[in-house]
Amino acid sequence: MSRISQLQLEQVKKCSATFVLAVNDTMNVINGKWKLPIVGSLLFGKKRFKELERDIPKITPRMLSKELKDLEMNGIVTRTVYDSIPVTVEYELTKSGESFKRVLDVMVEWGLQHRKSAMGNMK
Amino acid sequence: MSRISQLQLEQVKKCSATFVLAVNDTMNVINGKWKLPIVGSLLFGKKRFKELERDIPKITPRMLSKELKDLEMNGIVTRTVYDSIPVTVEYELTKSGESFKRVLDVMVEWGLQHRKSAMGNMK
DNA sequence: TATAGCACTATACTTTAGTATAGTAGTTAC
DNA sequence: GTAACTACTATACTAAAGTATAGTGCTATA
Repeated sequence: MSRISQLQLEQVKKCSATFVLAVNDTMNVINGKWKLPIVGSLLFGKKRFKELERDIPKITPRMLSKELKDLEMNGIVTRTVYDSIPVTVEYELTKSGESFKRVLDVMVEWGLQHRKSAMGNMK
Repeated sequence: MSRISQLQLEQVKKCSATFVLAVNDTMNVINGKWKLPIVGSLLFGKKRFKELERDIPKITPRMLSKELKDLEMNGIVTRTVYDSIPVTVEYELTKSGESFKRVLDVMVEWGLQHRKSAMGNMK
């Protein structure tokens, strides 16, 4: 009936399950309206809360705070509190966070190509 | 005051605006709960509506129909109606849609690496 | 004393996304 | 005639995501 054995099928299943997990992890960095702008801004260097707020138009402090917590939990961003007066807090990408640039790069690349070929199909 | 000229600043802005558009285009393929599963399934070859429904656990026909329309509009998927009896409809990835595999690949790659380094940080 | 800056939090609300359930219109098989 | 298959659509609902607005506790400056 089938060309592949039961064992092979199990292996394929395990493999694709791992892939799904990996893709989901990636999605956690980019889902929602504000995560990509935040990561994008932090790719230019560490920033304070207010700096990010000014960098990202229309974001509310509630959303910024929420998404930063999320990114911190997912190991994308670190939060450092300095006991200066008043306190300053710095947000910085982790190594994983920085390496996300590679993903962004292919997203840009694909997006540009897709735009080009979509234009081609309209003519 | 600043190290770069006004002209240079304008160029940077234009460039980053293009990048934002490109990334947004990419996001349109992957946002929501069901687009990635659909594209993922179609990467294994063209499928009929019911086949996709069976392939993707828990998806409702409403969502499948909606997301397929969305993907069609965005030039990721083509819809072909055959006037057999009863009608059969086939969904297939466009060239752009197929090339999206590259993006998925780096997403998997990054996700796997991120998982590894996150584990490392826990120990 | 008033105003402003920093780094948020709280509450209430609206909007968007997704679900549940049923139904349409055709054909084929029992 | 009734059940099942295909490819959906319609309506009503819930859940999740995001917004608006105000407020906290601190300090520094005018």
